Amino acid sequence: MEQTQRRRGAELEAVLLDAAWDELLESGYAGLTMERVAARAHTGKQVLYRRWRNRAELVIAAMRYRAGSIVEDIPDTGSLRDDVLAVLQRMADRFASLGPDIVHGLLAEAPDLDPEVSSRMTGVMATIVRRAAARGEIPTADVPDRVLTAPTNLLRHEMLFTSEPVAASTLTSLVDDVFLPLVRAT
Amino acid sequence: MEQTQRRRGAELEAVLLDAAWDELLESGYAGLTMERVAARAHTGKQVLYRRWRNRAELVIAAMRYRAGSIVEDIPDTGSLRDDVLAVLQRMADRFASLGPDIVHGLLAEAPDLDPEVSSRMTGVMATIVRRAAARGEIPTADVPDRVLTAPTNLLRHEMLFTSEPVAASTLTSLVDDVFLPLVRAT
DNA sequence: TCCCCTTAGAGACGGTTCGTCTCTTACGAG
DNA sequence: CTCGTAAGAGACGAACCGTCTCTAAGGGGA
Repeated sequence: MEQTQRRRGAELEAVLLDAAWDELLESGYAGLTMERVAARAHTGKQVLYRRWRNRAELVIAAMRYRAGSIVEDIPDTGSLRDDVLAVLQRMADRFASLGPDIVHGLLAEAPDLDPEVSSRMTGVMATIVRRAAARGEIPTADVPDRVLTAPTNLLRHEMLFTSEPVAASTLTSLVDDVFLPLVRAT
Repeated sequence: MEQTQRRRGAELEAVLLDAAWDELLESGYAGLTMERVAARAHTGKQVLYRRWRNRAELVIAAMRYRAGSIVEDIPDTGSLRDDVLAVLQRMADRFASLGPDIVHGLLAEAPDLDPEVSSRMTGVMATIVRRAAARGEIPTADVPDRVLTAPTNLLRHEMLFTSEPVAASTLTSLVDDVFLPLVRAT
């Protein structure tokens, strides 16, 4: 019953991040404690603090580790509408698996979470729009950033402020009532 | 130097809420402690807990008390663009005076803050659009809710995710690149 | 092969805050 | 004048943070 092998380096780190992730799912951000993460990983708190300076950093690392490539592959269905819907759906799914508490908590303790997420999102949408323009689906790919990020930002806003999971009709409304009219109006 | 008069009822409550509000401005949400609020109000914690079950409830009460009528009077400048800008400016000002931490913290601990705010915002925007239509500035006031709330929601999103104060160009961009094109496209 | 140095694993510790409880005493209602 | 409600004050236990200390494992270098 003894822990004979002592974990090290990347192997240990993976265990720590897995433990943090599981705690996150089980207790949410507010309920996650360093003590419990350490216990779940069968180690001590110092091992955590040696790697991350505080709870927020640990949680961000865990999310990056597990969430991995949020938007590595950009949808390419051949339809602008379906591409955007796919992006939104992916965001909604990811959020549903985490719960709002995590994002709120992180936002509160980690002020500088945004820039990366935001700019990456802009890139994804820009690519989708560029392809649509190349297909001749829309007249031009020259769309303001504000418009490109509108649907994802609105969805994120919605997810933050409503406790319930996002309805499918919300996604289609974002695309049909907001995004597509805006792109066509350009 | 002695506190000879013992405060009661509404008088005491006002002192408590003022104290909470001051603490909020001084230390932010994360830094606000019940002990300090009580001390600032020259009373004990029990007086707070007798009225509000926890920190979140106290802070919400304090905000309602001080913030009061966020959107009681609806801008009516005679121009749709200026009306919407006025609403956004007002939101930005209010947020600037509070700081992001407060909203983050509240969101994290008080899940059900939204519905009231949201529906009231929709009403304000609907009125503004209705007036614009009556003036003949736009063809119809029949605009989807999703469009009505888009600018305020996008602004709120922006305020939540960026630490810095909102730039004036952000407000005009929201109106000129997003809202007005959407309304005209209807 | 052996030694040494990094660091895993474990837990104590001080500090802070929460929310509860207790106790005395002011003061308004009747 | 009396009596009950609630103010004012602070002790208290529980939880958690982040730091510190200590022992021993085990990989890398000689």
